[in-house]
Amino acid sequence: MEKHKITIHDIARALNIDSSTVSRALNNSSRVTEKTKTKILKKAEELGYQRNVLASNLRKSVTNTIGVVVPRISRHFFSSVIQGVEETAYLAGYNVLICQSLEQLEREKQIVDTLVANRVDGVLISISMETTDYKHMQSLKNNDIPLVFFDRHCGIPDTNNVLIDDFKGGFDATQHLIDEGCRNIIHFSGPQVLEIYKNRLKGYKEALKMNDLPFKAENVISSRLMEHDGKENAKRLLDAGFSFDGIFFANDVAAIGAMKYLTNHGVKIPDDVAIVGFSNEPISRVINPALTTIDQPGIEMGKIATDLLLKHIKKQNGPLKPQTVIMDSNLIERLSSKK
Amino acid sequence: MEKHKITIHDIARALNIDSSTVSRALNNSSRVTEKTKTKILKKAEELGYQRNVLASNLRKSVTNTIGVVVPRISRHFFSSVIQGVEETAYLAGYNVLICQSLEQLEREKQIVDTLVANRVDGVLISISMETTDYKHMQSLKNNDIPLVFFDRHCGIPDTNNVLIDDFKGGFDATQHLIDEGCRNIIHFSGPQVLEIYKNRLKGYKEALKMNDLPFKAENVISSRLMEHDGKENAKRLLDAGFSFDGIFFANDVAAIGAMKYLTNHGVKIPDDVAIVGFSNEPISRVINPALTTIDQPGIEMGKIATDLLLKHIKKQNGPLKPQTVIMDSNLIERLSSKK
DNA sequence: CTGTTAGCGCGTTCAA
DNA sequence: TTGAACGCGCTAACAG
Repeated sequence: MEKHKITIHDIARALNIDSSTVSRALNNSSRVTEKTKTKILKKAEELGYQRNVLASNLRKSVTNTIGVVVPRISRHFFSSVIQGVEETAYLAGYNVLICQSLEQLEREKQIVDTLVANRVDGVLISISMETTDYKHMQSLKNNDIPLVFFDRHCGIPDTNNVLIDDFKGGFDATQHLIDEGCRNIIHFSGPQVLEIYKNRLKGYKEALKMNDLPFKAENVISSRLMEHDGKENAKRLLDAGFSFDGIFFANDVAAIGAMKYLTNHGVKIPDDVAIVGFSNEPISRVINPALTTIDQPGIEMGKIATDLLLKHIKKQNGPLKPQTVIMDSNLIERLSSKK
Repeated sequence: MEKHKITIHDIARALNIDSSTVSRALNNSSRVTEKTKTKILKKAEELGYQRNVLASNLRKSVTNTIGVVVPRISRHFFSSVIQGVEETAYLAGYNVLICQSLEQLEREKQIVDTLVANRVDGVLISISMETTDYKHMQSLKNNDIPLVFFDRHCGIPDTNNVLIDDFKGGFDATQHLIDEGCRNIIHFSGPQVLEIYKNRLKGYKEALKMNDLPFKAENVISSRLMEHDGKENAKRLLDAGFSFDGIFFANDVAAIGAMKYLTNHGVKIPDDVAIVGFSNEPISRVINPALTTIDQPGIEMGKIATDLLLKHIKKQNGPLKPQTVIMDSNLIERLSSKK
């Protein structure tokens, strides 16, 4: 077997030409005869040549790789986004480096360092819930590596963002419950350090206000996105004795945790309680087929974010201005439980 | 701001020494004075030096990166494995390149090519369900890149594998149902091209045989791991009019798809039907808190597979012999539904 | 212990 | 259109 790796020099020698011509041919340069080009390609094929990407990258100082940082790949929403990222990146000839911060700032910092060290051409990130300052992003800017936030952003101006209209989602969800006749709605929220949960809560409040319903602080339960929290939240529901008539889940994890706890304890939420949830876990409908969901279009978001990032990477006409894309969420009714 | 990237030469020049000494110091070589070492490190810090990993990799022809290929990262089992892989790799100073084949052979081939081109130091793979020949793995061997199969293997000798004892799992699951009094057990299986599903089925058959129960071909329903299949399977269940008294799910997707279909149609599986399933989706317990599961230790498998791979990468004492590790699965009873 | 030299494999100047 | 030469940044060999 071949022990020696075939280089452009090997194929140049075999053809009595210079390696630079080979290089040009392999890069499909217009400055080489069609005839010699085919000759070279044939020889390359014959010798089983494979370009050394490392050397090529070093020379060009470009890696054709983008990094994507998510809190956890096991969250259905994030793996949907990754799906979209990969599709778009693949079509543009880019590799994707997937990293998970596990919601830890320390890991996020280290990941960013690694990405910079590995000279990725751009970064997509959905920040961890511990992330409140953005010093570690600075090294990206210092190295001219474009950055796009998606879903979870940082609320800082002059950044690239692809977001869902969380305020509208929260508003729609709440309005939907009110339309179904609910007057006392529990809201399972997420960590308030994240903009998205703040905005969903704002939407919830606004809808109440618009309908002249009172806002009660005790009706808002925040979780840290752990199933364990769902458990505690479920206990609070039980303690409250189901005095409410509607639930608005701002995230899947809490919803699942809570529902699992209830199921495991043989408790069933009364049929006249309407539920709506932000959810990308298709499975949540198994829990309750009547559940109305606010669908977050993960795959599409991944595509849009990648498109935006690639535009910044290529920046054909000089540097691009930072840009924020706000996507709509979709309220999807399954089987209406009331009405 | 710094436009010019700081190299070891810059810091060498600033200190009136040679760049090779700087290189040694930065690699913590023992062949450099502690004094100059600290001097160099201080200067490096001061100038904001960052090693160019690309150049280093090219020179050493090593990337400190391992590739892991899974069918889909959104499957809970696989993201658990990745979790374990990352933990172990991280401790050993390796990066992890995550790739998903989406169950397509074509994509798997292309991924392997990319990994080879990017000179990863080793590869972990769980093959797609379309994968029946292994020619595309040859380029890994040609390039001396160690390969470890996990979970889904190819049944070829002289390969590295980390597997679950699927036969035992299938046997245990079936025996458990029989112990609960079942006499007519439906088995939701997976694609028979995959060894793991063949073996789970074998375990099922063996348990029936050991208990003098007849094996009926029509009781085995194979899926292609799509939720859509679950739907059809559920229809078959309905058509069968629940003449069975036990179900053994060989995979989560089919189970969830089937249950979702039933839930959406308001059908509830009778309480006297016992269910056991291979499952890492903790959520499947929401469906039925009484569900007994065969837990596949994903995180641990990721760790073990990575350890094995790293051993092959380092091969301190000459090349290692191929090795197969078989892990035990655990039958976990929740709330027993019968008895 | 440190400096000198020589590449890793490729792509891009210059000339010709 | 092609060839010669150089350098991307780093590390390994050999001297001293």
